[in-house]
Amino acid sequence: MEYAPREIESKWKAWWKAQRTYQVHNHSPKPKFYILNMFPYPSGAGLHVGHPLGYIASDIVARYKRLKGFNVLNPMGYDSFGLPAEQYAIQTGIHPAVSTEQNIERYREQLDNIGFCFDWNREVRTSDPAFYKWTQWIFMRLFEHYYDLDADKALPVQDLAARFEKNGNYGVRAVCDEDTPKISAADWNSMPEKEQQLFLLKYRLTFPEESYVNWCPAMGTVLSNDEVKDGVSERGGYPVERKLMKQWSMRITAYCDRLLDGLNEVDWSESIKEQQRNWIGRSQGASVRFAVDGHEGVHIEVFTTRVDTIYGATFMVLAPEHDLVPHLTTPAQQPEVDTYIKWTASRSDLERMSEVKRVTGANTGAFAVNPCNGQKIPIYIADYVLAGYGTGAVMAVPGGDQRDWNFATHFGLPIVPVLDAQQNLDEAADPTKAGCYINSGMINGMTYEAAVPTLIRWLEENGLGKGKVQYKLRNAVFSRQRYWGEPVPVYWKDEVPHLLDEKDLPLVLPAIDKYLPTESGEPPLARAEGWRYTSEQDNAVHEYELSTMPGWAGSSWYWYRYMDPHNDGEFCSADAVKYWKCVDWYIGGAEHAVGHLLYSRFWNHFLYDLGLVPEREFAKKLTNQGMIQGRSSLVFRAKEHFYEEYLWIKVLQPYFPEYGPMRIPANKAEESFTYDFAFETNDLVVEVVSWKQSDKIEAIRKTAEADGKRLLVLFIEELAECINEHERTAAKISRALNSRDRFFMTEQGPQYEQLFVSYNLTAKYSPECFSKLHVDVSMVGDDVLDLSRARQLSMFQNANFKVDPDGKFTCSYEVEKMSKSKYNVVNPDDMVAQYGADCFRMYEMFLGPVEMSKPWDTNGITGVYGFLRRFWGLFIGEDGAWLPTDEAPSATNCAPCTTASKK
RNA sequence: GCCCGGGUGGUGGAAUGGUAGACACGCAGGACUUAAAAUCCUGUGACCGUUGAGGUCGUACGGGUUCGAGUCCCGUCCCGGGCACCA
Repeated sequence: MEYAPREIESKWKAWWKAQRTYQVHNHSPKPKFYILNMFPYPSGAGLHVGHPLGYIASDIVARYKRLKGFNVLNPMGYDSFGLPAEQYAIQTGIHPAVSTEQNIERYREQLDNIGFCFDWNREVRTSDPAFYKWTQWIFMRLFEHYYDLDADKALPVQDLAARFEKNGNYGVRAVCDEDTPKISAADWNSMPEKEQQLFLLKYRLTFPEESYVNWCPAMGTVLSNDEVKDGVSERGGYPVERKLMKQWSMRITAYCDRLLDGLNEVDWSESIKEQQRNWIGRSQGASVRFAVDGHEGVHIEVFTTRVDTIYGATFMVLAPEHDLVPHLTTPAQQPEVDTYIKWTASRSDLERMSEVKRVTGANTGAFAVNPCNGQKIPIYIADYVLAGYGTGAVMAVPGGDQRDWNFATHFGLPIVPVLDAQQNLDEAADPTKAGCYINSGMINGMTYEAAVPTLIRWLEENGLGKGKVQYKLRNAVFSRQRYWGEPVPVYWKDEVPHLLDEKDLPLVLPAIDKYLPTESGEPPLARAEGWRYTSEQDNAVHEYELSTMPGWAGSSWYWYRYMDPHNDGEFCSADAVKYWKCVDWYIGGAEHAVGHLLYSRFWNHFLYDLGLVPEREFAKKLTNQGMIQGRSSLVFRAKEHFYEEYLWIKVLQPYFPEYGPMRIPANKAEESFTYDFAFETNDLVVEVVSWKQSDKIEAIRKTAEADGKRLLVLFIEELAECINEHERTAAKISRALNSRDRFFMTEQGPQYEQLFVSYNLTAKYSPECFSKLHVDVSMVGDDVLDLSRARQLSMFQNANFKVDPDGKFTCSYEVEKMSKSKYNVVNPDDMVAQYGADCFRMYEMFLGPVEMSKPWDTNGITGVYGFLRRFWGLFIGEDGAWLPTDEAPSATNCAPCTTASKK
């Protein structure tokens, strides 16, 4: 009996369903194993063969582990809030929930087709109120907590308030806003209730804050740092500008150290861990206060990672935006400084990035005093110092830092060596830490290891500075001015945010008439009529927060929901989480390296602090599956240049040797040459042009008349039509040569407008003869285009094809991202229909290591299909009988095996 | 510029420091067929040689360690990804 995958697979799928084979229970004597795929955003395009790669890999592991006696959790769900559904809603008016639901159905069908062992009973959707109720619940817990540095964990804000009441914030070591003042108990107790609440916001782990954000006007929303790449939005590539707005923010910076340390206990790829380390950007150094000469009580604070080089600081540089710049600038330098500030303000981020090497700056005329040796050093401003990083000021050590060196060289400032191991300081800075210090006062003769603690101790004792750790990571903006996201469970009363009563969760998205901002620029939720909160606290009606949560909110904790997906009383029961604990093996794309994976770790650490989850790190092992790239097929469309080359190679040279040498344009840009072709021994000139370009035809006709030349106009459309009939074209030229008429042009309108040339024939022509166009790969087999089907497409209407001698039209190919726009998408449904799910899955695994990116090639699947058929044939006879027996192998049927193994 | 990965036939890719190129695609030849498709068999790194012969060279390039290197070390080049006036 032939291998018939469709029958086999439908039989077993029905069996699994009837038997509930893959239903997973939370109570089992077996050891647990939790394998998880990053859940997909259900896009309208459906799945292509690249998407299921990770699912197939994890499905195999899940089945293997199950056979090995584990209770395996292998769930699937949808990250179903997102911008595309909202954009679609703006265009069509269809509620995002409706289109999302449809997309999910499609995804489900496609996933079912592949035969996964997901327990669909545990499916989650982030846009389901029953799910986002708990996203809101976690948000509320974040609001209610602050990060205590002594306990090194999150603690209730209530306790903090109690401490303020007794001692103010003097004894409190907690993560808070930079500008938080020191207050006494008396200060606190004398504050009105509102002031107290506003003060507490400086500590809460999520809080509204007026700050500069990445505002994307085209999308009408703010974006977080990881959603911005090179000054434009990662999705869509729209420009992003800095704008001051009141936004909810997540105090992820409180967890910097723990996020960094946690990386050491997880089995993730080094590159992902490194990316997270870079993103967190911890630098250990010291902050040092420099007095300003002649300004009593004014000092400039700098952060440096090389406090050991402080004696080599020969000048100081402030960011142009630095607060002190107006106060310090001397009258003489005022014009220069003003001009410079004006100039820097006019430059965009992109300009600044592209001109990194240019040294610019201005002297303020003021002097700072080096606290270690009392030396006066000039203060400059320059835009290589970033206002947003550190204190916006640096002590410049040109001997050790290349940017400082460039600046010093440009402005003729002194460069002083501080280590005897530094070399060639007249050519470049030398950042070495080797050798012993020279020119360095109290640390002369010391090594780096000894010098740093010595200096820091001295600075601390004299109140001039202290050891400090600084991070690049900023707090995460948590508000989006969009509709299709979780509403923030907050109402506003007297400009103070308050949490909803827990029993009012979930706060469900209200209906609105249009999915756009209001005329006054408020977020879409402002359109919801009568959407107000009645608080039981004061029996008054209040405005809700109008922004929604970002895409990463729901995905920052969803793996817990799978453990207990139907629980209405908790995000996940203590029992369930005690059993499943955490994800043993997480699989997903490397593009989530710093977004999802960092925010998730942050939330998990927080939930851990609250004792709600048992593990600090939620994913013990992480595998990043590689992309499956598309193999795009490209067809070559002839451009005008092609017809000229064609005419020369195929017609003029072979048919008119007696008229040579003819002139052809060596270079199209050569203005002196007027005509495409001109016969030397005849007054005929030939022009190749599209019949649509009547202006050009008229112009060339006038030129020819003035030159006394006779003109033959060949339409590229007529050449396209008779591209394989060189004689016909030759005859046309012949007639013109032998005639006395002054002007020749075909009267009849052309049938064809385009010519496509088989790839095999393009090598003879120069590359600029063609434009390459993507053609749908489903019409191409073995790089040969199915012409009868292709002619149906609009791109091939009125097109002629120049085919190979054997009548085939070949395409070239390129490996690139699989996407609709490149027409290279391969649908897993088609593969399953033709070869069966087993074959499809096996081929995906056969392509190469899961972590690697590799191109999809449908041709190759036949090899796996053949293997499966032969394998099936070994066990099932033609009549459907089971072939293997328990008999001992005889010599005859053993012989082939022996031969084979000898080979 | 810095930090991670990589570089092996026409292609995807195999090879605990021990016969490089498994397996598959593609290609070539053959069988079956009126023919094609499908299927099956054989061959397939390059070069030289050939009768049923063997040999030389080959894992980006240049060195090194080793009895032995695709694999380990040093340097160079190239490709992919990430970060980037981050003090």
